[in-house]
Amino acid sequence: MAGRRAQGMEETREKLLRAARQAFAAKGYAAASMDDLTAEAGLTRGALYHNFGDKKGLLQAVIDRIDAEMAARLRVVGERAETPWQGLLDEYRAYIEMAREPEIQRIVLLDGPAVLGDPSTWPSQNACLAETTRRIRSLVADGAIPPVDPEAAARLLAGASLHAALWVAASDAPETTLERALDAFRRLAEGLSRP
Amino acid sequence: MAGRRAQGMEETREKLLRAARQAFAAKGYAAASMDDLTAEAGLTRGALYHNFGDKKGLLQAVIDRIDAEMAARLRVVGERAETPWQGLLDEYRAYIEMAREPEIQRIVLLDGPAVLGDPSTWPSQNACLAETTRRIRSLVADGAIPPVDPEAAARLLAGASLHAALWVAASDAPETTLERALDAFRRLAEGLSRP
DNA sequence: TCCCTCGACATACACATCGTATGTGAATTG
DNA sequence: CAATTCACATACGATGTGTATGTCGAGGGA
Repeated sequence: MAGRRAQGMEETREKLLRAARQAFAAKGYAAASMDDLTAEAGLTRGALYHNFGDKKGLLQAVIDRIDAEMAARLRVVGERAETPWQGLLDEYRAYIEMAREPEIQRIVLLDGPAVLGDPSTWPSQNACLAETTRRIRSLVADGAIPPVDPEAAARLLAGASLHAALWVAASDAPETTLERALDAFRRLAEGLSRP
Repeated sequence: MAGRRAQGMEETREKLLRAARQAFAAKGYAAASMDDLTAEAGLTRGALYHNFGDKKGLLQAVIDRIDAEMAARLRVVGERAETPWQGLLDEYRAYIEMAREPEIQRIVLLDGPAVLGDPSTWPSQNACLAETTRRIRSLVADGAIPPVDPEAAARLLAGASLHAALWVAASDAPETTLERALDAFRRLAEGLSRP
């Protein structure tokens, strides 16, 4: 009742995911050919359609993977901070810096929403967003900041971070621009910590 | 030295822009066929490639048009307010509400960045963003709010608004969600008005 | 007036790509 | 040991983009 090999299947999925991730990042979703990326993985489109359904399914799988990785990185950053509030700020700084990575920016932030629709409707439910929402909720619960809708705040801050990252990435002087963005971001975030 | 008719050219462009706008909004950029939308306008792809170069050029033209309309609407809203600060808040509220319109959301906010790259690199230079940047700059100049980098602030708030709009649009209870988003947005914006 | 060029648009073609339908060989099961 | 099933490959049809070429009407010079 099993296929050619027991662990071969998982390995095939991995190879396809790796190839797709690289192709999508390098050329963008639309310009990435499924023939090319499967060949790169030493397979054909047959394996791809069998494992992921269609091109959108593959993109979804790639995004789920990246999103999980991002959430894990954020969690580490947040827990390393001295205070919960500083943890939140650190997380967003990390988010902005991560969003500058071409792979994340191109696949998750640009092509993802265009192809799959708004992230809030994704099955992965944006692990990354869930992480920051959780953190804001606990800040409110601890009385560290005045009451605020955690999900709403997390979404808006995510949007601000994302745009900041795109701006920084497209800038001529990324370092300077990053500082400008982070300063402005702190100002906005402080709106949450005040009554 | 002119073509078939003197004003025919401009009219052709208009017809194509209208058809493209509708097709892009209804089906999304990728799924919109140039054969179909030109036929809808009573023309062929020949006219399209002659006037706009390629499919991306057409999208750019459509976005420029919509962006200009949005900026004009924002300006009206901002000028109607009692105080400059309230004008800014009103502008963003209007922005969030506009971004719920499927035409704007699909074309400008989702497909635009994916196809043309980050908006800050667009030739239209985002008239809409320029408008809010200008307004923040004048608030700072008047001493109404503490010094802040106007462009950075405008970009972050635009990102927050945009995400808020996507969230609201994808929500089951848009009215409720809109209020949650606007509340959170006010909290963030107030970060700018405090030292 | 006549002809020639030029520009706006239409038509025809070459090429790429996606999704599906079908084929194949190995491994499991009874 | 035969039959089934699963993982993947191959073959095919449909669609869509971009380009190369054709056409027709409108001025400008002789």
